[in-house]
Amino acid sequence: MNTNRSEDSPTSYNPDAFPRPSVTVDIAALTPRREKLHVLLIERGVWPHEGMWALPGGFVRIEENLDDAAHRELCEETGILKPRYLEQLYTFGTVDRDPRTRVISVAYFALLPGSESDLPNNQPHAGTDARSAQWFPVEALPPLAFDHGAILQMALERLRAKLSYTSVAYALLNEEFTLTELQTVYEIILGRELDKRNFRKKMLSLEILEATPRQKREGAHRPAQLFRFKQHEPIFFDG
Amino acid sequence: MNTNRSEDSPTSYNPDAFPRPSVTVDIAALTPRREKLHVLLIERGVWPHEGMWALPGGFVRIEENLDDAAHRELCEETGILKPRYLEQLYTFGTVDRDPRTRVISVAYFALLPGSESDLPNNQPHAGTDARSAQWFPVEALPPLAFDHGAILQMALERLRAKLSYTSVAYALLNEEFTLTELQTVYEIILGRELDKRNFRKKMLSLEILEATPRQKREGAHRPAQLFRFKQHEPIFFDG
DNA sequence: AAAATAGTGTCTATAAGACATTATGTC
DNA sequence: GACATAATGTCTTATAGACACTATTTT
Repeated sequence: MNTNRSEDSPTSYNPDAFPRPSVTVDIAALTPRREKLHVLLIERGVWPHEGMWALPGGFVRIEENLDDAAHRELCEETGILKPRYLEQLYTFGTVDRDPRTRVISVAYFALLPGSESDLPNNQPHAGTDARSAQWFPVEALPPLAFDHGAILQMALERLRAKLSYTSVAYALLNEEFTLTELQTVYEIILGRELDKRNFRKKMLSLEILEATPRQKREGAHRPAQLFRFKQHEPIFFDG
Repeated sequence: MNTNRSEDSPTSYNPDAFPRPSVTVDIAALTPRREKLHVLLIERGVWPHEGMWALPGGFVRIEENLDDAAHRELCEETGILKPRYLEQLYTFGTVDRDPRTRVISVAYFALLPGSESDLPNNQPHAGTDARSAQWFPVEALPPLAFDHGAILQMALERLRAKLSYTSVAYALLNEEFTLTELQTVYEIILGRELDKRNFRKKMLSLEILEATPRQKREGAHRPAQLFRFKQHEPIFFDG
């Protein structure tokens, strides 16, 4: 049946038959802060686009899974140890997207609660491309290096979409939160106001939340019941 | 401000500082044939997994965009000149997914009308990894090479999801079709029967179809009105 | 006229959206 | 008691789903 002598033998495969592109990961880390959605950018310290702002990212190591590379680069360049949520977004591979060489970038988006979004330190590890790291509101961005504007755009669309049919919102809040805080997260990301009664009715009917015995008391007014998500993975609504 | 001598100079970037992975594209081409959803597989003619069935695919060339590579590999290995729809799915990059070397695969899914799914010839180009190509019903698959089972699984989920909130179905039908044909496509992919009156009511209310002046007459019964999609890109419903 | 598929409407149940008042805490 | 936010329900409208008969063509 097989006439090919190479069956089960690696000898016929030459890994250098094709010149190889470089592969990077880039991460759009998003968080709600002060009533606005923010994205984490690094200031590039090296050519190309030195001095411009860019998404954190870098080369995938030869024996490193893609998700691991995304975690590592995010940590090295921004000090974020572990985002609450990380999902692969899309792979950007236009031939001329990087002046250095052919670079294919596997883009990710990461989510963090606003309360955890203070950068552990603003001193990226030596040896990375980053000079510093900083949160920017997504409506007031500096010009971005490479095609990072397009990557960020796609991350925002994906987040907005997923918010409406999954429970990813858990990754943008503390473990325990009030329904008002939850609503505010939705409003920040969807960019519009929501009706309080309808929002609560809907959220509670999904049965993804559970009330805790605790309350949040703050200011001269009635305290609010604290809730938590039953699960810390995104649940898909409906179908 | 800049202490780095490399500003605006490519000299400091060494493209060989990191060993590079290989990058491939793999394509899950799907079509409805004889009341079942089928996927196009190739029989591998070379190590590794020689003799096993796999998704068509291959190495991305160093000066080739990812989408172009997907089109090219699909054509070389299966003779399909142009799928009606092609979308990037996900990038699979587990370290050990290919025994040859580190291979990162950018997976795509492609859609074709059943009527265009006869393979132009079953003789893949020389120099590809394919010995032959063949359609398989997705419920009766042979064991698949590499992680292609997982890729196909994701393609099926994506197609099912997109069918319900976009008009991608256009890519699975001829230019002109009857509402019964449209319904059958939905039934094949969703894997369940749909109510005829509700289906037609819903489809017509979306205003993505237009009636043609033509009818399809076939067999001893009333002829059916032919319709077409107003646009040949997927329209998103609602939102 | 028999056979075969095309084409059509109503009623019910559920979900979404608009909308205002009372409750409970702090100071 | 003044203030500030929490908490709650009804009515209306739109959408989804169950369900059966008539229309038109060929042979």
